[in-house]
Amino acid sequence: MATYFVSQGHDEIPRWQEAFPDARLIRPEDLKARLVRGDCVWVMADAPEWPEQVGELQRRGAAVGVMTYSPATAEAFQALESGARAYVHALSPPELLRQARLVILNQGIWVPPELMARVVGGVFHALGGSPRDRDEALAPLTERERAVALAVVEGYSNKEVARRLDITERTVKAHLGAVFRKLGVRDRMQLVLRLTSVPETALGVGRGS
Amino acid sequence: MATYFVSQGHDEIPRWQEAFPDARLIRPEDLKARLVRGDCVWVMADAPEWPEQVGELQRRGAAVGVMTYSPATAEAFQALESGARAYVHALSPPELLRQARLVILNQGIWVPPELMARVVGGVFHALGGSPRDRDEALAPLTERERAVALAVVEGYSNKEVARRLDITERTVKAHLGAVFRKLGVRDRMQLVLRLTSVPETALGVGRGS
DNA sequence: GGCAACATTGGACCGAAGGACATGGCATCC
DNA sequence: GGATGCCATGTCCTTCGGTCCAATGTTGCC
Repeated sequence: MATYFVSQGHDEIPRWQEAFPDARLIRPEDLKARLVRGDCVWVMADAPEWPEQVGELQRRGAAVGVMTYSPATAEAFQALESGARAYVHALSPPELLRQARLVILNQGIWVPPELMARVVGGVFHALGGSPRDRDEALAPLTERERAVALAVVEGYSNKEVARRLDITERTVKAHLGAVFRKLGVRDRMQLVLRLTSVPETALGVGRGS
Repeated sequence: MATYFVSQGHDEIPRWQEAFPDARLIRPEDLKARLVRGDCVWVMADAPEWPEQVGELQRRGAAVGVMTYSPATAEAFQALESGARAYVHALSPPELLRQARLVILNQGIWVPPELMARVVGGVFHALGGSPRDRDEALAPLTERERAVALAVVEGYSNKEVARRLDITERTVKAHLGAVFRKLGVRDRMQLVLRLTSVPETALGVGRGS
Protein backbone atom coordinates (compact mmCIF):
# COMPACT_ATOMS: atom_id res chain seq x y z
CA MET A 1 0.00 0.00 0.00
CA ALA A 2 1.60 3.21 -1.16
CA THR A 3 0.62 6.80 -0.77
CA TYR A 4 0.92 9.19 -3.67
CA PHE A 5 0.44 12.86 -4.10
CA VAL A 6 -0.71 14.25 -7.43
CA SER A 7 -0.39 17.92 -8.20
CA GLN A 8 0.10 20.23 -11.12
CA GLY A 9 3.54 21.16 -9.90
CA HIS A 10 3.58 24.35 -7.89
CA ASP A 11 2.96 22.83 -4.48
CA GLU A 12 3.42 25.80 -2.27
CA ILE A 13 3.76 24.51 1.26
CA PRO A 14 4.00 20.75 1.16
CA ARG A 15 2.30 20.20 4.46
CA TRP A 16 1.33 16.73 3.40
CA GLN A 17 4.98 15.66 3.50
CA GLU A 18 4.93 16.13 7.24
CA ALA A 19 1.92 13.91 7.49
CA PHE A 20 3.06 11.29 5.02
CA PRO A 21 6.87 11.07 4.97
CA ASP A 22 6.52 7.87 2.96
CA ALA A 23 4.40 9.53 0.31
CA ARG A 24 5.82 10.68 -2.98
CA LEU A 25 4.91 13.42 -5.37
CA ILE A 26 4.08 11.99 -8.74
CA ARG A 27 2.77 13.15 -12.06
CA PRO A 28 -0.55 11.72 -13.25
CA GLU A 29 0.98 9.95 -16.24
CA ASP A 30 3.60 8.27 -14.10
CA LEU A 31 1.04 7.20 -11.56
CA LYS A 32 -0.97 5.29 -14.12
CA ALA A 33 1.91 2.89 -14.60
CA ARG A 34 2.41 1.93 -10.98
CA LEU A 35 -0.90 2.32 -9.26
CA VAL A 36 -2.20 -0.79 -7.54
CA ARG A 37 -5.46 -1.42 -5.82
CA GLY A 38 -5.48 -0.22 -2.26
CA ASP A 39 -3.09 2.64 -2.84
CA CYS A 40 -3.91 5.97 -1.33
CA VAL A 41 -3.82 8.92 -3.67
CA TRP A 42 -4.17 12.57 -2.84
CA VAL A 43 -5.18 14.88 -5.62
CA MET A 44 -4.85 18.61 -5.50
CA ALA A 45 -7.94 20.46 -6.69
CA ASP A 46 -5.85 22.90 -8.65
CA ALA A 47 -6.18 21.53 -12.17
CA PRO A 48 -9.31 21.88 -14.27
CA GLU A 49 -9.49 18.13 -14.86
CA TRP A 50 -9.04 16.97 -11.32
CA PRO A 51 -12.50 15.45 -11.07
CA GLU A 52 -11.76 13.22 -14.03
CA GLN A 53 -8.46 12.19 -12.49
CA VAL A 54 -10.19 11.33 -9.27
CA GLY A 55 -12.79 9.30 -11.07
CA GLU A 56 -10.22 7.24 -12.95
CA LEU A 57 -8.12 6.61 -9.87
CA GLN A 58 -11.13 5.56 -7.91
CA ARG A 59 -12.23 3.19 -10.62
CA ARG A 60 -8.79 1.65 -10.54
CA GLY A 61 -9.18 0.81 -6.90
CA ALA A 62 -7.39 3.67 -5.22
CA ALA A 63 -8.54 5.41 -2.10
CA VAL A 64 -8.65 8.96 -3.33
CA GLY A 65 -8.62 12.12 -1.29
CA VAL A 66 -8.87 15.65 -2.58
CA MET A 67 -6.89 18.51 -1.13
CA THR A 68 -7.60 22.16 -1.65
CA TYR A 69 -6.37 25.50 -0.47
CA SER A 70 -9.85 26.95 -0.49
CA PRO A 71 -12.44 24.47 0.75
CA ALA A 72 -15.94 25.01 -0.47
CA THR A 73 -19.10 23.00 -0.21
CA ALA A 74 -19.52 22.91 -3.95
CA GLU A 75 -16.05 21.59 -4.45
CA ALA A 76 -16.51 19.09 -1.68
CA PHE A 77 -19.54 17.72 -3.46
CA GLN A 78 -17.72 17.59 -6.72
CA ALA A 79 -14.94 15.68 -5.06
CA LEU A 80 -17.22 13.17 -3.43
CA GLU A 81 -19.25 12.75 -6.57
CA SER A 82 -16.15 12.16 -8.60
CA GLY A 83 -15.26 9.28 -6.38
CA ALA A 84 -13.06 10.85 -3.75
CA ARG A 85 -13.73 9.82 -0.22
CA ALA A 86 -11.90 12.62 1.49
CA TYR A 87 -11.91 16.34 1.04
CA VAL A 88 -9.42 18.25 3.15
CA HIS A 89 -7.66 21.53 3.42
CA ALA A 90 -4.15 21.20 2.07
CA LEU A 91 -2.76 22.95 5.09
CA SER A 92 -4.51 20.78 7.61
CA PRO A 93 -2.40 19.60 10.52
CA PRO A 94 -0.53 16.36 9.82
CA GLU A 95 -2.48 14.47 12.45
CA LEU A 96 -5.64 15.39 10.67
CA LEU A 97 -4.30 14.32 7.30
CA ARG A 98 -3.20 10.99 8.71
CA GLN A 99 -6.58 10.59 10.26
CA ALA A 100 -8.20 11.23 6.91
CA ARG A 101 -5.96 8.72 5.17
CA LEU A 102 -6.74 6.12 7.76
CA VAL A 103 -10.40 6.68 7.25
CA ILE A 104 -10.45 6.46 3.49
CA LEU A 105 -8.19 3.45 3.51
CA ASN A 106 -10.91 1.81 5.54
CA GLN A 107 -13.70 2.63 3.18
CA GLY A 108 -14.71 5.72 5.06
CA ILE A 109 -15.66 9.19 4.00
CA TRP A 110 -13.87 12.13 5.45
CA VAL A 111 -14.69 15.79 5.25
CA PRO A 112 -13.88 18.66 7.58
CA PRO A 113 -16.33 19.04 10.44
CA GLU A 114 -17.38 22.39 9.10
CA LEU A 115 -18.48 20.83 5.86
CA MET A 116 -20.01 17.81 7.46
CA ALA A 117 -23.24 19.59 8.15
CA ARG A 118 -23.66 20.36 4.47
CA VAL A 119 -22.51 17.06 3.19
CA VAL A 120 -24.60 14.76 5.29
CA GLY A 121 -28.03 15.01 3.90
CA GLY A 122 -26.81 16.42 0.66
CA VAL A 123 -25.03 13.26 -0.30
CA PHE A 124 -27.86 11.05 0.74
CA HIS A 125 -30.14 13.27 -1.19
CA ALA A 126 -27.97 13.02 -4.27
CA LEU A 127 -27.75 9.28 -3.89
CA GLY A 128 -31.47 8.95 -3.92
CA GLY A 129 -31.85 8.69 -0.22
CA SER A 130 -34.97 9.69 1.60
CA PRO A 131 -36.38 13.07 0.63
CA ARG A 132 -35.13 14.20 4.01
CA ASP A 133 -35.90 17.82 4.41
CA ARG A 134 -35.74 20.25 7.20
CA ASP A 135 -38.77 18.81 8.90
CA GLU A 136 -36.83 15.70 9.67
CA ALA A 137 -34.01 17.60 11.25
CA LEU A 138 -36.49 19.60 13.26
CA ALA A 139 -38.24 16.52 14.57
CA PRO A 140 -36.48 16.33 17.93
CA LEU A 141 -37.38 19.92 18.70
CA THR A 142 -40.33 21.12 20.69
CA GLU A 143 -42.92 23.37 19.12
CA ARG A 144 -41.38 26.52 20.45
CA GLU A 145 -37.84 25.54 19.66
CA ARG A 146 -38.92 24.78 16.11
CA ALA A 147 -40.49 28.18 15.72
CA VAL A 148 -37.35 29.88 16.95
CA ALA A 149 -35.09 27.75 14.79
CA LEU A 150 -37.10 28.44 11.66
CA ALA A 151 -37.10 32.14 12.31
CA VAL A 152 -33.36 32.13 12.82
CA VAL A 153 -32.89 30.24 9.59
CA GLU A 154 -34.88 32.93 7.87
CA GLY A 155 -32.18 35.32 8.93
CA TYR A 156 -33.81 37.06 11.84
CA SER A 157 -31.76 38.26 14.78
CA ASN A 158 -32.58 37.14 18.30
CA LYS A 159 -34.24 40.46 18.94
CA GLU A 160 -36.39 40.15 15.85
CA VAL A 161 -37.37 36.62 16.70
CA ALA A 162 -38.35 37.80 20.15
CA ARG A 163 -40.60 40.49 18.72
CA ARG A 164 -42.05 38.08 16.22
CA LEU A 165 -42.94 35.43 18.78
CA ASP A 166 -43.73 38.02 21.40
CA ILE A 167 -41.32 36.67 23.95
CA THR A 168 -38.14 37.97 25.56
CA GLU A 169 -34.85 37.90 23.78
CA ARG A 170 -33.67 35.94 26.77
CA THR A 171 -36.20 33.24 26.04
CA VAL A 172 -35.18 33.14 22.44
CA LYS A 173 -31.65 32.47 23.55
CA ALA A 174 -32.87 29.72 25.83
CA HIS A 175 -34.77 27.96 23.07
CA LEU A 176 -31.93 28.48 20.67
CA GLY A 177 -29.49 26.96 23.09
CA ALA A 178 -31.67 23.88 23.25
CA VAL A 179 -31.82 23.80 19.47
CA PHE A 180 -28.06 23.95 19.15
CA ARG A 181 -27.67 21.17 21.67
CA LYS A 182 -30.28 18.90 20.16
CA LEU A 183 -29.09 19.37 16.60
CA GLY A 184 -25.44 19.31 17.51
CA VAL A 185 -24.50 22.60 15.93
CA ARG A 186 -22.32 25.25 17.46
CA ASP A 187 -24.06 28.42 16.40
CA ARG A 188 -26.76 29.92 14.20
CA MET A 189 -24.55 29.89 11.15
CA GLN A 190 -24.14 26.15 11.34
CA LEU A 191 -27.84 25.88 11.95
CA VAL A 192 -28.56 27.69 8.73
CA LEU A 193 -26.09 25.57 6.83
CA ARG A 194 -27.68 22.50 8.33
CA LEU A 195 -31.27 23.39 7.63
CA THR A 196 -30.67 25.04 4.31
CA SER A 197 -30.65 22.44 1.62
CA VAL A 198 -27.73 22.06 -0.66
CA PRO A 199 -27.73 24.72 -3.35
CA GLU A 200 -28.24 23.38 -6.83
CA THR A 201 -25.04 25.12 -7.80
CA ALA A 202 -23.25 22.72 -5.50
CA LEU A 203 -23.71 19.89 -7.90
CA GLY A 204 -22.01 19.70 -11.21
CA VAL A 205 -20.19 23.01 -11.16
CA GLY A 206 -16.83 23.03 -12.78
CA ARG A 207 -15.44 26.35 -11.69
CA GLY A 208 -11.79 25.37 -11.91
CA SER A 209 -9.63 26.84 -9.15
CA MET B 1 -60.58 49.69 -7.46
CA ALA B 2 -61.56 47.83 -4.33
CA THR B 3 -59.53 46.08 -1.69
CA TYR B 4 -60.60 42.71 -0.36
CA PHE B 5 -59.38 40.46 2.35
CA VAL B 6 -59.82 36.73 2.02
CA SER B 7 -59.42 34.49 5.02
CA GLN B 8 -60.67 31.20 6.37
CA GLY B 9 -62.49 33.01 9.13
CA HIS B 10 -60.57 33.11 12.38
CA ASP B 11 -58.71 36.34 11.77
CA GLU B 12 -57.07 36.92 15.10
CA ILE B 13 -55.82 40.46 15.13
CA PRO B 14 -57.16 42.24 12.08
CA ARG B 15 -54.23 44.58 11.69
CA TRP B 16 -55.05 44.99 8.05
CA GLN B 17 -58.22 46.88 8.93
CA GLU B 18 -56.11 49.68 10.33
CA ALA B 19 -54.20 49.85 7.10
CA PHE B 20 -57.17 49.51 4.80
CA PRO B 21 -60.32 50.92 6.41
CA ASP B 22 -62.04 50.68 3.04
CA ALA B 23 -61.25 47.02 2.67
CA ARG B 24 -63.76 44.32 3.39
CA LEU B 25 -63.51 40.77 4.56
CA ILE B 26 -65.00 38.44 2.04
CA ARG B 27 -65.36 34.74 1.44
CA PRO B 28 -63.71 33.30 -1.66
CA GLU B 29 -66.99 32.27 -3.26
CA ASP B 30 -68.49 35.71 -2.82
CA LEU B 31 -65.40 37.34 -4.19
CA LYS B 32 -65.68 35.49 -7.47
CA ALA B 33 -68.90 37.28 -8.23
CA ARG B 34 -67.72 40.81 -7.77
CA LEU B 35 -64.03 40.82 -8.52
CA VAL B 36 -62.99 43.20 -11.25
CA ARG B 37 -59.64 43.74 -12.87
CA GLY B 38 -57.43 46.04 -10.87
CA ASP B 39 -58.83 45.06 -7.52
CA CYS B 40 -56.45 44.41 -4.70
CA VAL B 41 -56.89 41.17 -2.84
CA TRP B 42 -55.13 40.00 0.26
CA VAL B 43 -55.11 36.28 0.94
CA MET B 44 -54.20 34.72 4.23
CA ALA B 45 -51.82 31.80 3.91
CA ASP B 46 -53.79 29.78 6.40
CA ALA B 47 -55.77 27.50 4.14
CA PRO B 48 -54.27 24.54 2.30
CA GLU B 49 -55.54 25.78 -1.04
CA TRP B 50 -54.38 29.34 -0.80
CA PRO B 51 -51.92 29.05 -3.66
CA GLU B 52 -54.72 27.99 -6.00
CA GLN B 53 -56.85 30.87 -4.83
CA VAL B 54 -54.03 33.25 -5.45
CA GLY B 55 -53.47 31.84 -8.89
CA GLU B 56 -57.07 32.24 -9.91
CA LEU B 57 -57.35 35.74 -8.56
CA GLN B 58 -54.21 36.78 -10.32
CA ARG B 59 -55.42 35.30 -13.60
CA ARG B 60 -58.56 37.31 -13.22
CA GLY B 61 -56.59 40.51 -13.08
CA ALA B 62 -56.34 41.15 -9.38
CA ALA B 63 -53.29 42.42 -7.59
CA VAL B 64 -52.83 39.70 -5.03
CA GLY B 65 -50.87 39.85 -1.82
CA VAL B 66 -50.32 37.06 0.64
CA MET B 67 -50.31 37.57 4.38
CA THR B 68 -48.92 35.17 6.92
CA TYR B 69 -48.30 34.99 10.61
CA SER B 70 -45.08 33.07 10.14
CA PRO B 71 -43.09 34.34 7.19
CA ALA B 72 -40.81 31.81 5.60
CA THR B 73 -38.75 31.86 2.47
CA ALA B 74 -40.38 28.74 1.14
CA GLU B 75 -43.82 30.18 1.59
CA ALA B 76 -42.73 33.44 0.09
CA PHE B 77 -41.65 31.61 -3.02
CA GLN B 78 -44.84 29.68 -3.16
CA ALA B 79 -46.75 32.90 -2.93
CA LEU B 80 -44.80 34.59 -5.66
CA GLU B 81 -44.92 31.54 -7.86
CA SER B 82 -48.63 31.29 -7.42
CA GLY B 83 -49.03 34.74 -8.78
CA ALA B 84 -48.96 36.90 -5.69
CA ARG B 85 -46.89 40.00 -5.90
CA ALA B 86 -46.64 40.70 -2.21
CA TYR B 87 -45.77 38.57 0.75
CA VAL B 88 -46.09 40.24 4.10
CA HIS B 89 -46.40 39.54 7.75
CA ALA B 90 -50.02 39.86 8.81
CA LEU B 91 -49.02 41.99 11.76
CA SER B 92 -46.96 44.42 9.78
CA PRO B 93 -47.46 48.08 10.60
CA PRO B 94 -50.28 49.70 8.61
CA GLU B 95 -47.90 52.02 6.80
CA LEU B 96 -46.03 49.02 5.57
CA LEU B 97 -49.17 47.29 4.41
CA ARG B 98 -50.29 50.37 2.56
CA GLN B 99 -46.88 50.61 1.01
CA ALA B 100 -47.16 47.03 -0.14
CA ARG B 101 -50.60 47.62 -1.62
CA LEU B 102 -49.37 50.63 -3.45
CA VAL B 103 -46.54 48.66 -4.89
CA ILE B 104 -48.53 45.72 -6.12
CA LEU B 105 -51.19 47.95 -7.54
CA ASN B 106 -48.43 49.38 -9.65
CA GLN B 107 -47.18 46.09 -10.95
CA GLY B 108 -44.49 45.81 -8.32
CA ILE B 109 -43.27 42.96 -6.19
CA TRP B 110 -43.09 43.38 -2.47
CA VAL B 111 -41.47 41.20 0.11
CA PRO B 112 -40.12 42.01 3.55
CA PRO B 113 -36.56 43.28 3.56
CA GLU B 114 -35.51 40.24 5.52
CA LEU B 115 -36.65 37.95 2.76
CA MET B 116 -35.41 40.12 -0.02
CA ALA B 117 -31.96 38.61 0.05
CA ARG B 118 -33.34 35.16 -0.66
CA VAL B 119 -35.92 36.24 -3.11
CA VAL B 120 -33.78 38.27 -5.42
CA GLY B 121 -31.94 35.82 -7.54
CA GLY B 122 -34.09 32.95 -6.46
CA VAL B 123 -37.29 34.10 -8.04
CA PHE B 124 -35.89 34.93 -11.39
CA HIS B 125 -34.11 31.68 -11.39
CA ALA B 126 -37.27 29.77 -10.53
CA LEU B 127 -39.20 31.58 -13.17
CA GLY B 128 -36.76 30.58 -15.85
CA GLY B 129 -34.57 33.61 -15.77
CA SER B 130 -30.87 33.61 -16.38
CA PRO B 131 -28.84 30.84 -14.80
CA ARG B 132 -27.55 33.42 -12.38
CA ASP B 133 -25.57 31.84 -9.63
CA ARG B 134 -23.44 33.02 -6.81
CA ASP B 135 -20.65 34.01 -9.13
CA GLU B 136 -22.81 36.75 -10.47
CA ALA B 137 -23.49 38.13 -7.05
CA LEU B 138 -19.80 37.98 -6.28
CA ALA B 139 -18.84 39.84 -9.42
CA PRO B 140 -18.51 43.30 -7.87
CA LEU B 141 -16.16 41.98 -5.24
CA THR B 142 -12.39 42.03 -5.35
CA GLU B 143 -10.41 38.82 -5.25
CA ARG B 144 -9.79 39.00 -1.56
CA GLU B 145 -13.31 40.04 -0.67
CA ARG B 146 -14.61 37.12 -2.65
CA ALA B 147 -12.38 34.71 -0.81
CA VAL B 148 -13.55 36.04 2.53
CA ALA B 149 -17.18 36.02 1.51
CA LEU B 150 -17.03 32.44 0.30
CA ALA B 151 -15.35 31.30 3.46
CA VAL B 152 -17.97 33.02 5.56
CA VAL B 153 -20.71 31.36 3.55
CA GLU B 154 -19.06 28.06 4.31
CA GLY B 155 -19.75 28.78 7.94
CA TYR B 156 -16.34 29.85 9.13
CA SER B 157 -15.94 32.45 11.86
CA ASN B 158 -13.85 35.54 11.28
CA LYS B 159 -11.05 34.00 13.26
CA GLU B 160 -11.15 30.85 11.17
CA VAL B 161 -11.21 32.80 7.95
CA ALA B 162 -8.23 34.78 9.17
CA ARG B 163 -6.26 31.60 9.87
CA ARG B 164 -7.32 30.14 6.56
CA LEU B 165 -6.24 33.12 4.50
CA ASP B 166 -3.33 33.85 6.77
CA ILE B 167 -4.36 37.38 7.52
CA THR B 168 -5.51 39.23 10.61
CA GLU B 169 -9.00 38.91 11.91
CA ARG B 170 -9.12 42.66 11.59
CA THR B 171 -8.47 42.41 7.89
CA VAL B 172 -11.17 39.82 7.54
CA LYS B 173 -13.58 42.27 9.10
CA ALA B 174 -12.43 44.96 6.74
CA HIS B 175 -13.04 42.83 3.68
CA LEU B 176 -16.27 41.60 5.09
CA GLY B 177 -17.45 45.12 5.70
CA ALA B 178 -16.80 45.89 2.06
CA VAL B 179 -18.68 42.77 1.05
CA PHE B 180 -21.70 43.74 3.12
CA ARG B 181 -21.66 47.19 1.62
CA LYS B 182 -21.26 46.06 -1.97
CA LEU B 183 -23.87 43.34 -1.76
CA GLY B 184 -26.22 45.40 0.33
CA VAL B 185 -26.60 42.95 3.18
CA ARG B 186 -26.48 43.78 6.85
CA ASP B 187 -24.56 40.88 8.29
CA ARG B 188 -23.10 37.47 7.62
CA MET B 189 -26.40 35.74 8.07
CA GLN B 190 -27.97 37.72 5.27
CA LEU B 191 -24.88 37.07 3.22
CA VAL B 192 -25.34 33.35 3.61
CA LEU B 193 -29.01 33.60 2.75
CA ARG B 194 -28.13 35.67 -0.27
CA LEU B 195 -25.41 33.43 -1.62
CA THR B 196 -27.03 30.19 -0.67
CA SER B 197 -29.37 29.17 -3.41
CA VAL B 198 -32.94 28.44 -2.70
CA PRO B 199 -33.46 25.05 -1.16
CA GLU B 200 -35.22 22.64 -3.45
CA THR B 201 -37.76 22.10 -0.71
CA ALA B 202 -38.77 25.71 -1.18
CA LEU B 203 -40.35 25.02 -4.49
CA GLY B 204 -43.52 23.10 -4.88
CA VAL B 205 -44.03 22.24 -1.26
CA GLY B 206 -47.59 22.10 -0.11
CA ARG B 207 -47.04 21.75 3.55
CA GLY B 208 -50.20 23.54 4.61
CA SER B 209 -49.83 25.66 7.74
C1' DG C 1 -48.66 13.70 45.27
C1' DG C 2 -44.35 13.58 42.84
C1' DC C 3 -41.67 13.64 38.77
C1' DA C 4 -40.53 15.08 34.13
C1' DA C 5 -40.80 17.99 30.29
C1' DC C 6 -41.84 22.35 28.58
C1' DA C 7 -42.11 27.53 28.35
C1' DT C 8 -40.74 31.62 30.28
C1' DT C 9 -37.64 35.03 32.29
C1' DG C 10 -33.75 37.02 35.10
C1' DG C 11 -28.76 38.24 35.63
C1' DA C 12 -24.05 37.90 34.72
C1' DC C 13 -20.39 36.97 31.77
C1' DC C 14 -17.49 36.75 27.66
C1' DG C 15 -16.31 36.20 23.10
C1' DA C 16 -17.73 37.27 18.31
C1' DA C 17 -19.24 40.59 15.04
C1' DG C 18 -19.34 44.97 12.97
C1' DG C 19 -18.64 50.00 12.48
C1' DA C 20 -15.69 54.39 12.87
C1' DC C 21 -11.41 56.40 12.01
C1' DA C 22 -6.72 56.12 10.67
C1' DT C 23 -2.21 54.26 8.71
C1' DG C 24 1.00 52.15 5.48
C1' DG C 25 2.60 49.52 1.38
C1' DC C 26 1.92 48.50 -3.30
C1' DA C 27 0.29 48.59 -7.79
C1' DT C 28 -1.70 51.19 -12.06
C1' DC C 29 -3.25 55.13 -14.70
C1' DC C 30 -3.15 59.97 -16.17
C1' DG D 1 4.59 63.07 -9.44
C1' DG D 2 -0.21 62.79 -7.88
C1' DA D 3 -4.58 60.14 -7.84
C1' DT D 4 -6.85 55.94 -7.25
C1' DG D 5 -7.76 51.30 -5.86
C1' DC D 6 -6.59 47.10 -3.41
C1' DC D 7 -4.62 44.87 0.51
C1' DA D 8 -3.37 44.76 5.21
C1' DT D 9 -3.49 46.30 9.88
C1' DG D 10 -4.17 49.07 14.11
C1' DT D 11 -7.31 50.92 18.16
C1' DC D 12 -11.69 51.98 20.17
C1' DC D 13 -16.30 51.07 20.91
C1' DT D 14 -21.03 49.04 20.58
C1' DT D 15 -23.97 45.52 19.85
C1' DC D 16 -25.05 40.79 19.25
C1' DG D 17 -24.71 35.89 20.24
C1' DG D 18 -24.17 32.10 23.45
C1' DT D 19 -23.46 29.96 27.87
C1' DC D 20 -23.93 29.28 32.94
C1' DC D 21 -26.66 29.31 37.01
C1' DA D 22 -30.83 30.13 38.55
C1' DA D 23 -36.18 30.52 39.28
C1' DT D 24 -41.34 30.15 38.34
C1' DG D 25 -45.53 28.29 36.39
C1' DT D 26 -47.74 24.88 33.56
C1' DT D 27 -49.02 20.28 31.95
C1' DG D 28 -49.23 15.45 31.72
C1' DC D 29 -47.99 10.94 33.40
C1' DC D 30 -47.09 7.13 36.95
